[in-house]
Amino acid sequence: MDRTENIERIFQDLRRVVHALELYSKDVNARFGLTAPQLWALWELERGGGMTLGTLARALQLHPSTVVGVLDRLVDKDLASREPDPQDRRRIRIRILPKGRALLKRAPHPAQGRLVHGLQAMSESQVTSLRRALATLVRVMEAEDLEARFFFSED
Amino acid sequence: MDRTENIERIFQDLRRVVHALELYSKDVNARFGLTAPQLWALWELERGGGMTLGTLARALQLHPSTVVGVLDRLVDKDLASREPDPQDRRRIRIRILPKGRALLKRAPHPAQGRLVHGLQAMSESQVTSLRRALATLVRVMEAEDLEARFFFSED
DNA sequence: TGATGAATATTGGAACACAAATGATTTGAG
DNA sequence: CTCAAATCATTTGTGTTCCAATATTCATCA
Repeated sequence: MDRTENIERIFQDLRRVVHALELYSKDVNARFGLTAPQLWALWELERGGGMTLGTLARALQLHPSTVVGVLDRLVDKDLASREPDPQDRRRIRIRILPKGRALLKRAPHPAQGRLVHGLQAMSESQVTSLRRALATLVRVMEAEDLEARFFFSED
Repeated sequence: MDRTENIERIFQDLRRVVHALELYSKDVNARFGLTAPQLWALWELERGGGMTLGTLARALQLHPSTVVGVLDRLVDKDLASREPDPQDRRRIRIRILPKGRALLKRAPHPAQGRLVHGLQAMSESQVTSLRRALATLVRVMEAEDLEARFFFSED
């Protein structure tokens, strides 16, 4: 198999992994009434204690405006709360509520599920080589992203 | 590094790869006026000749209802056309238009771009091991997906 | 002090993605 | 041949994601 073909398949497979993750999110939603991003946000809230929207967004690696919507839905379901921060009134204090904590106990580990099962079915050395290869890939892709942003800002 | 940590990092890295692909889609959009899914669809239309919406959806591995919107935008831009199929009037015939063909010549290879550059910066053996690991992962995840669907349909 | 600038959350707009329901058409079984 | 079932594209509704623009609040420094 030549290099081009390798790349072609990797691309297809990445797409399928993403696709499987999305389908998993739908399954979770059907069983627990909240999607994978919502579940993940809840999990970060449990881990991180009281957070602001900004810190939550950074923890999730999402744009703040995205997290607003996710949080809206968590609050609607009484799984989390939004309170004004008395110290800094630009901020809000986000907290997980008892109902959210209870849900976390019976829900799968956030956003993993099927992926974790997939990885667990692989040999230790395969998992390690996947991790190494992905890490390299991410490093190069993110470096390119910086270059691109620099390039465009120079217009 | 233990297994759990490996899995955790793989998950994070996959997320970052997906994120980089999304940002890449925005870049493409800024430069060529169409997003990565649109570009990819156009590329499939060039490859596949006259297609129906269903075959295009299968080629893109997307839900038909998703492709309706993507195609709408391509037609709006005069890059593709929608015609009724005289043989089977349930179907439509989708074709790439000259303007779409011209755009494909100067646009990057669909949906790849940054990912391809990333992979090209890696050694041959790393690319191969990544491909193998991803293929295994996909196989297991999609097998689980089938099981889940079976499980839910048995309710 | 008082104005300017930075930080924070939010809104609005566009695109993508799915499932479920709909309407039109074709196919197939009796 | 006829009517029920399957197929095909689409619409509707929900959710995720980004960016750009906005309002509010805080911090800095002249």
